[in-house]
Amino acid sequence: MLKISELSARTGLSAHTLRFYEKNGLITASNHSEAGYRFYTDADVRRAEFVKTARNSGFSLEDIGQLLSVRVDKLSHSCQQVTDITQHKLDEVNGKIAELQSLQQTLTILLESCCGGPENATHCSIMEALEEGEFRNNAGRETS
Amino acid sequence: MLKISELSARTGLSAHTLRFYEKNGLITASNHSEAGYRFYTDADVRRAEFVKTARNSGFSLEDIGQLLSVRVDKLSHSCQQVTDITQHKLDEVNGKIAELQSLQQTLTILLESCCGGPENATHCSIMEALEEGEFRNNAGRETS
DNA sequence: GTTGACCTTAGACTCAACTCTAAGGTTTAT
DNA sequence: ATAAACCTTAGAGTTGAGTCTAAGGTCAAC
Repeated sequence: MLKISELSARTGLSAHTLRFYEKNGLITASNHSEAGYRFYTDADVRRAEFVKTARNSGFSLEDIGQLLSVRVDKLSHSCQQVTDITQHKLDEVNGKIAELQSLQQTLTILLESCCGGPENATHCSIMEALEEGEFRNNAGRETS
Repeated sequence: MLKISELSARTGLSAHTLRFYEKNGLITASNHSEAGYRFYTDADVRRAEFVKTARNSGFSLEDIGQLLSVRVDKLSHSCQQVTDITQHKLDEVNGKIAELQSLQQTLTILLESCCGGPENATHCSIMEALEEGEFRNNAGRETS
């Protein structure tokens, strides 16, 4: 049975974050002292560690909530449900990477066009390019 | 002289956004009607378009503020100042891409390990991997 | 028997870039 | 002269994932 600060030390999640996760239904303390102190069982610790791993794998707290409901009742959930969540997250990540790569290209082109020297910016080609607005890549903007 | 809705139509930025940008010092209407309606000159329009292009190039509103101060007084600013802003943004983008690629790899490995079928999740290898927590990539978390 | 470290709660604040609302004033077309 | 379409402001709400504060209760050690 661990107190919240001990679980915090074990998981690297702050006590604040642990309470926040509790408020969001992700973790609970199975036991409480008379005064209301949280006491975490081994199972609680494993659940908290699962949450942390999932978070580090890029899942949102909402995703993690779904993964946890699979976790507590594996018999009623299929592998497909799990891969759906994972695939959806991967699609999201791939989309963001594509956006950022387009941005990366834009910025690289801008940087390559400019001397970067100490001369004044009267003829700076980055400024000119932004002034023209011709190379629009619309990165980061939802187009749908 | 354009009214705000007309500038909105020209730039694709909503009137709300244009007012918001004004509040943040990015754009202004050079003229106003007696009743206080904003009227934008050609120079205002060019400035708004500059802002839009910069935003589409991934610059934050704060970055754009800096770019605009170069823009209004190019003689007192150097190309280097402009490339510094741009390089800084590129570094940021590269960092995010690296994070996301690490995430992408994690998710891909997870997906490859699981059958994704209709069988129940009792032996789902994604769930097992999250349970183990061994493959930690800590994507998206500041480590510094 | 008190100091200091810990715990509790509810709720406000942070970041960025909007987005929207309320409540009202103006302009234009009929 | 009145309705529709536009404009104004101040300020609140959104998103996600925390982070922090205030005000107080509890526990262990000395």
